Amino acid sequence: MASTLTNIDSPHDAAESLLDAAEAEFSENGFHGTTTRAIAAGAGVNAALLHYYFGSKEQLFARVVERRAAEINGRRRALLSELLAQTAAPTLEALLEAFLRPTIEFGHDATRDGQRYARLLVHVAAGTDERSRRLTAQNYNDIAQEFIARFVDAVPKLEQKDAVRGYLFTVSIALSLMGRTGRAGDLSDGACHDDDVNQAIEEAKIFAAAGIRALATRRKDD
Amino acid sequence: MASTLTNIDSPHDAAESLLDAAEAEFSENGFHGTTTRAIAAGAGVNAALLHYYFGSKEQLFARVVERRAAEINGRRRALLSELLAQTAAPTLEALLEAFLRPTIEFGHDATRDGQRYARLLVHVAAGTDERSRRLTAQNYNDIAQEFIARFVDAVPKLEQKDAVRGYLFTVSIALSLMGRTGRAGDLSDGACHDDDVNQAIEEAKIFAAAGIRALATRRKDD
DNA sequence: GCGTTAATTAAGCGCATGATTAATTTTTTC
DNA sequence: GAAAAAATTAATCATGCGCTTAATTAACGC
Repeated sequence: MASTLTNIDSPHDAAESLLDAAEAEFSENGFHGTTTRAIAAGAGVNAALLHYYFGSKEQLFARVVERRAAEINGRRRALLSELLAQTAAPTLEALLEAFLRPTIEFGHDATRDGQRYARLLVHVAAGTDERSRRLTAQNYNDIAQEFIARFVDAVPKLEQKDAVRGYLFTVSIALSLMGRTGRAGDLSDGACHDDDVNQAIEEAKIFAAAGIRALATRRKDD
Repeated sequence: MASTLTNIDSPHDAAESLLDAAEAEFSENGFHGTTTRAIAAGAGVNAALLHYYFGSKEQLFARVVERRAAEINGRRRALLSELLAQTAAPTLEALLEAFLRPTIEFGHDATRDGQRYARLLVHVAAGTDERSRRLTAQNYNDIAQEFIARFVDAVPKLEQKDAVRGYLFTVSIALSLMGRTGRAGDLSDGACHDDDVNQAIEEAKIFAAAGIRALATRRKDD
């Protein structure tokens, strides 16, 4: 039985099936809560192939994170390039749009993949353990520096350290939208929810832009 | 079966040692990454006592979270009461102070294992898994509703759903400060760090207050 | 076709896991 | 001070873990 259910047309080989299944499992149960056997079963693949292709559970996890980070950051850079082609001095709102839309939009993707990526990202970006910190730095420090520099250019009186703080706050509110745990609905009897992508992005932009500007204009005499 | 009569007023050394050791282990490695044996070893106690006192690893985890949540939310309510005794209509900044200071301050307190509590809180409050969502709702929904109601009172034109969103964003930026992963220092060559408690609280207040006010005053005709 | 390599498989190794048991020590109670 | 209850112990269970191995099958260059 060469191929059971996987169509031969799509380049969905064992390694990619493992990546997909790993993303699903890791995003639901975290690194330690996920077993290599569950990943292999989810991929419909022999358990030994996981180590054959990726060496270890640890390396597979890193690959899963890298794959999506490259995709998202690529889209961020594309939007940023478009923006800079239009105007040499984009507004803070436009920068936040380019930064936030790829993640939040992808996280709200109707296909189950979006939700999986979103929760995996929350797991890694919010995690305080050594592995999460390492992967976050490796995959997101460059893009962070690019946008932080643009924030400084776009907002008068915004110092570097305030731009860093504002960036980190912005990331954290984006993560809170991407988790989609239903807590907003719980706290508002359904009046506030996370279903509308554009509204979510808009709210994050409004909040983050006002916050960053406030960091720039606060009194500096303390 | 489970210790029905073991009321916790008596100085149960072993039980409390287990709670402390569990907090340390869980905060460092998460639920799945922590072993009951490591907890028992950290507490200097026989491994079977964990199940004797708490029934299961799961219930112990819940107790660890509850213990600190009760402490923090108690301090929040005390500060809120003080505030309301002074003025019937406190400002948003004053409300944010009462809400943020207990957590952020406790998270920065090295002498009381604040770092451990902080990371445990990040783990639970940012987690998207079912256990994290359940514990967050159980331990923080009441305090959330109390402050959300005050936000609505304090900010003109702030609708309930925007207050909920603003509250959740505020929590997320507080969590990003509490994790203390050192990322701020990495991104700024040390210029931006998480060491100064009062500065951290101030930055969170400035950012959150501006963000919430911006949510209230945005055009509602879209 | 053959030889070589890559891909895949079933089986299992060594060990750690959460939890349980039954026996023993300590504490409480009267 | 003995009986009862609570606390603590060592030993162990059944299971699942990440990972490895050795053998088998499929793919490819020539």
